[in-house]
Amino acid sequence: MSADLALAPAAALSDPIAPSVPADPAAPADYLAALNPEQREAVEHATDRPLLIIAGAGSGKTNTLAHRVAHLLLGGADPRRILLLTFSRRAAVEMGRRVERIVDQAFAARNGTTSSANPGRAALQWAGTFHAIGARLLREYAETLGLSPSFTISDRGDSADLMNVVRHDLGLSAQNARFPRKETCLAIYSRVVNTQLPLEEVLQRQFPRYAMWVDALRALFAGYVEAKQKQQVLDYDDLLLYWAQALAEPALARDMGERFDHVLVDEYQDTNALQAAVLLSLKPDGRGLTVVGDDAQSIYAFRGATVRNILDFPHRFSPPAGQVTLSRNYRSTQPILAAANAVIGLAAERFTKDLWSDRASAEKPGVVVVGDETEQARFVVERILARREEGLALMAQAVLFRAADHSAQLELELVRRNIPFVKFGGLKFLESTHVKDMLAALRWLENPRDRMAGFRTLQLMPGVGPKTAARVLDGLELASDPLFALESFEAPPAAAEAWAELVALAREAMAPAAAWPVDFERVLRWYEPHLERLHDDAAARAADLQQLARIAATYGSRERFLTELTLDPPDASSDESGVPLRDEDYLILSTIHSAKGQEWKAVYVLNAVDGCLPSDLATGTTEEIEEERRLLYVAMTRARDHLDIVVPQRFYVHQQPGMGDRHVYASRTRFLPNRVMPHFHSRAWPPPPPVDAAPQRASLPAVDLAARMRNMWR
DNA sequence: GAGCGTGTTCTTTTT
DNA sequence: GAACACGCTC
Repeated sequence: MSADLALAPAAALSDPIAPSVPADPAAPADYLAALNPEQREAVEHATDRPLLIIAGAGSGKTNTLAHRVAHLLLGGADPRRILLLTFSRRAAVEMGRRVERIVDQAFAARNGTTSSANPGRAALQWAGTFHAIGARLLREYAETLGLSPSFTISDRGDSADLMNVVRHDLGLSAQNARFPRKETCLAIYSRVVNTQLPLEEVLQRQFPRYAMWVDALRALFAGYVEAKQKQQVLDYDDLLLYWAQALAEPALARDMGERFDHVLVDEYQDTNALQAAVLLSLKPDGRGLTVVGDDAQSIYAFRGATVRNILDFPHRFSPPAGQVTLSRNYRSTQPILAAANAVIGLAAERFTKDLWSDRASAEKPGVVVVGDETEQARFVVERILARREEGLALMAQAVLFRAADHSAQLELELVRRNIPFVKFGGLKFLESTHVKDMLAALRWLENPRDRMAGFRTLQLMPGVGPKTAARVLDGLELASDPLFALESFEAPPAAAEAWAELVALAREAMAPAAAWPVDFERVLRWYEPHLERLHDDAAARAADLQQLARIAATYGSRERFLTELTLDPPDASSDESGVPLRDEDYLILSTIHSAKGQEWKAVYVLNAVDGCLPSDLATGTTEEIEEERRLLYVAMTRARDHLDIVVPQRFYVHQQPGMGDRHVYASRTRFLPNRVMPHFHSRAWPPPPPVDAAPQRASLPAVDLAARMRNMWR
């Protein structure tokens, strides 16, 4: 559940091309000796021209990028003037760590010592996701941009709630035809912003069902934008949108661009139009710009990402960007790679060439047909345990699936057998009611204009519903002193006691001198009675909040805590089995999306059937289907030594009484047609029972039971 | 106006 | 199985 836990699997694996400490201190470039020629070319490529690195799965991409950064630093570049944009915070941390290690080792080798002569010199100041860097720059430039420096960032849930309020205000809920729900409204809005396409086009292509609502949606989005501005709240998309818009101003673009000598972007295939615009405004001529990616692993089109960014990159500049392709795979065995190449080879469109590996193995990846999801769970667990017997720790194995709930059966089986696991993807810790309540209270105290935060917090009190909460917030908006307005509001009788406590809390926590994380404890003390009153399982929820308190204590201030938590929520879901201790061995369950960039010795892919992969919900357009194909490819290329793809034949239909056995038959995913099957070892599990020894039975006397039954009644 | 019970619709992946 | 609208009672 904690952020550092998330690093464990990647860090636990050995790095196949980790640089060795050079023996000869006279050779300054020896830290590059462990790289292959292509990697070395990518690292040493001139910085006065933009560079595109096409890096296949497992080709040492992270290592190459880290070496390029280290190479720049060792050449005298200023670490404060390097901007490193990654897909996730986890990747940024990992990259920073590797860069430091390479630089330290190179220095140690130069000085002929084994210890680092250069502590902290390589620490990158600007490494993070587009969203996090955007938030930081926007806060820094807030005054110039007409923003409040104390703006809060609303996560998806809060943004959807705000969308809902506007929707009600505009009377869009009471319609005879179905209006999209709040999450869908937000999804449509987000897509328009991130793809920079007209609303009509987005509706037609992605949400044809709601195409009739163009005008209403346009009005809704206008209202949503206004509401956010009034409350000094930015959503995820705003972090990119405001950043891009600020950069559209030439003077600002120059100012921000000049702060960085080098800009490097990881996972470029999963960036969207807005992110490309940001990049090109920062570095219009491409000097000092490096992007890395693999079009075969593009799996975030649903979020507005476009493969065009990476494909069009070279010709956005003149002369065009340099290009280096890494096609040697250091991760998987040859048979796994051959199978993965065969799967992606069927893609309608493809730009990178096949990967190759010299890791020979006699073991083909498996396609295992099982009866149903229960059998799938049993098969996977038995296989995992067998491999652990062979010496493969649980941590070196992972189970991957398309959608978070595909692992439900498996989780039951794991709990039953007492096998510890951590799940990535799906419902998050932060999405539970009680955690959201706490965060809303904290956000409201940080930014009293954050209406959604106030709306939620106020309604925690007995006798306060939407109407009362709205009246309070209206009063607060007009008041010059929010604290006084809160104090003088005539609370409903049922809320009298709670009200006094809220005022006391606000008085302490809104004071500028409020200390962190004392603040957190204070808010928690206020919230706990409400928690008890509102939930039957208050004890379990209180334990979660203690966990949140521990996370809070690791941040320097309330603002940092709230910002970073929204931008980088803990990866693992909270689940009843509890998070294993860090030194304990545990299994990884993960959505394929969350498995990006990681690797394990053994990988199991669940539900490789049409309807799950590709998902039923993603078979509308060819592009969507192609993205599902790449998902399977990404899942397969996570495996180093062992890969099992499981195909359950039967799926029980939900919504049937008791132990009903209504089910549907599924067929093997269309991405594994017969022509790729020679790359797999195909089998059924459990193995069919041996044919019974019939002859023995044949020697027994025949008995006509049916005749006896009939005779009973004669 | 708060709070609860009921019927209907949609159900993915995430910074 | 959850979100949502709506209708009912205190």
